[in-house]
Amino acid sequence: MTEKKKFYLTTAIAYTSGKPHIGNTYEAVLADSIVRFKRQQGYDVRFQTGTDEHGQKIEIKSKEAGVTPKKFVDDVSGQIKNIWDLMNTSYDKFIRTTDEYHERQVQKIFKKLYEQGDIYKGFYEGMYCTPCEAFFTPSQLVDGKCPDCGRECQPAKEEAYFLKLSKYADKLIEHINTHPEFIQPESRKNEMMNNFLLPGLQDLCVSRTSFKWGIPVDFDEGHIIYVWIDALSNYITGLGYDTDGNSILENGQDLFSKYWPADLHLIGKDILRFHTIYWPIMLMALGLPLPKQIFGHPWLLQNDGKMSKSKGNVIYADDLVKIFGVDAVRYFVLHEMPFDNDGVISWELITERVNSDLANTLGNLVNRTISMTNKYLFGIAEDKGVTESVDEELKALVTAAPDKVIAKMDALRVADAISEVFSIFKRCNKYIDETEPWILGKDESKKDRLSTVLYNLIESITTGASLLEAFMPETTEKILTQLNAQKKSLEDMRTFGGYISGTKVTDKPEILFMRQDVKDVLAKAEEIIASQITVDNTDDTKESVINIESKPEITFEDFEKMQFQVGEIIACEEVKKSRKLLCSQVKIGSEVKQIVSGIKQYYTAEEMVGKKVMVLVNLKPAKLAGVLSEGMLLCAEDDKGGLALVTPEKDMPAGAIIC
RNA sequence: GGCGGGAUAGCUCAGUUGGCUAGAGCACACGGUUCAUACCCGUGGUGUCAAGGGUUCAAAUCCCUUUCCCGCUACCA
Repeated sequence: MTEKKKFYLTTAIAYTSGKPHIGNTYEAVLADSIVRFKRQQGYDVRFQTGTDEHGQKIEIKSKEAGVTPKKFVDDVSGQIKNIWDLMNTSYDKFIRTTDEYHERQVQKIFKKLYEQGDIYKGFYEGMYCTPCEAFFTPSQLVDGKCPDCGRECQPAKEEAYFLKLSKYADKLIEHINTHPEFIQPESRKNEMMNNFLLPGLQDLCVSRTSFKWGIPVDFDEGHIIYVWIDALSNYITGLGYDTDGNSILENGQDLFSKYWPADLHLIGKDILRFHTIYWPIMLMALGLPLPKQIFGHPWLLQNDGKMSKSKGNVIYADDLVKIFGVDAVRYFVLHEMPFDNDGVISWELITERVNSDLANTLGNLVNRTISMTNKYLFGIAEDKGVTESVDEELKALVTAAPDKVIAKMDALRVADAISEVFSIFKRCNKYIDETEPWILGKDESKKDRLSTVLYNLIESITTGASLLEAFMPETTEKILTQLNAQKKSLEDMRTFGGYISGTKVTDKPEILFMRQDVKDVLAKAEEIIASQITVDNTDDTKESVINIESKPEITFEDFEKMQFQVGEIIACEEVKKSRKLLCSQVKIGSEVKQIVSGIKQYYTAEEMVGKKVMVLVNLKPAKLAGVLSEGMLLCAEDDKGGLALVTPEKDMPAGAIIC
């Protein structure tokens, strides 16, 4: 036997800003089902997951909570790990970006890239356009101005480090074109190509000085390594990668040499850009091979709108598990999630699925099979070889199932793979109807036929249960225990008849999945929602403060340069073909200015009219979506991007100075 | 605005390079059955395959136009 083929799979590392909801948990379960299946196929699997723990958001959150950032992430990371464990995810490695070896290695990676010139120290001065949040090389500037908006670029406030994405862009384009399987689903490939790669990559700013909670650049005090450089590196630091070329061994094993490159990075579709552009370029710069495949999976959404804490309708895995059990929750998220469209979850849907598929089709099948075996055969079904033509159809379907499942899993069609497994159970139910064992049981002369029928059923269920292992490992065990059967290898499933003839099944069949009443479930959900809201109200008072990054101090002269006045909106219309813009005619004194603002999502054109607002009047005019804008309406913005116009507290005439 | 994807049964979706009466699951209704968790099996759709036009012996499938949805991206003075 040759050496086992390796399979290295990673999930994205979960951000430790709070408890993960069912949508986040889905990814870990999906990953788990894939690696469990790979193990079944005989691969030497490495499954890594973990938590991403740095960044300004966490610095702020921990401050609000009144604890150190480290204490904060220790708690949340622990919580995430608990949920992953609860869901029975069989990871080999749970990495934390605050792990010492990781931090040290990220510093070394940063330093190596700096020393070889792929990361360079740059300046914002004359090159960084703050409103565009874009960095430009001198050659990209048009008359020294931002090529996008044509305005002056920001003078230098601070130094920063940049990663030369442009240097590797052509190589990456080439790689993507020659490896169609690299980005999955393939539709995502176009988005990356058309939006980023083909227009030309801008170098990426990879350091920050505005906060402290991160990995410091060890050769330049005050600079913190960009969280994505930090986070993405986990895929190699978790294997003991060392820039020196000598991997750090784990139990004497060089995991990095063995497992890298990753076979699959499983991530949410929202972070595809980081994984298909920045990460491959980092690897190229490090001289390492690229991962074989990156799959940006869709999301699990709630059908009554987005999950939000304040609504109290967030669904958490542990709440679902309390009602339905671990395997039912695993089944639901895996089954309900299509390959490239978002899936939907609700208490009603999961109840329906559990009842229909798990309680009825599967649970009842196992139960009725064992009951009949006990009732008619004292628990022992022997293969007496009394076959009929209907048997062939059953056998053909069952023995063909493993290859069908393998094909679906190879294509990452996990939901379809599960359906293939369930086709076995459905066929079994039909087989019972066709063979009518309760009639055979009444006729002593049909006893051998009856025994054969039940043997065929038990054998089929054994195959089905064994195939279910990747998706619902506990259920597999439960079924096999009740049948007193051995788990089958994929190879053994291809031949019918592995169940040892004459084995005695349990005489006390246990219900695998209880049928749930939708009303009961909803009542329980109500309780959970109520408790969430209580918790959140306390959270809300804590979260009613927003901390933002401080800007450098300005002088009174700087302030005096800006002219603010009260303006009255006398007309307003939507800017056609723009998603966010409204165009207002604003009366300021006797003058009327046209001002374009990105507030369409929050105000209709009609309700804008008549409002008195605060206006920055002497801002240099600019064109937005081709429309001239001669000033700026001041708005307050919350942490979710919600906007509110700032208006005078008492009525003031249009044109009144604001000072 | 740019690029891409989608619109198929009440709901969620399949429909391979255009080819036989357009399918599955769920829900619903009826029938059968009783071993079983009121379960299982069977039967039931006149669906303008978004609309209009074109190519073809043949179009849900290819082309054009229109409408509406979604994703990424830009705009947010």
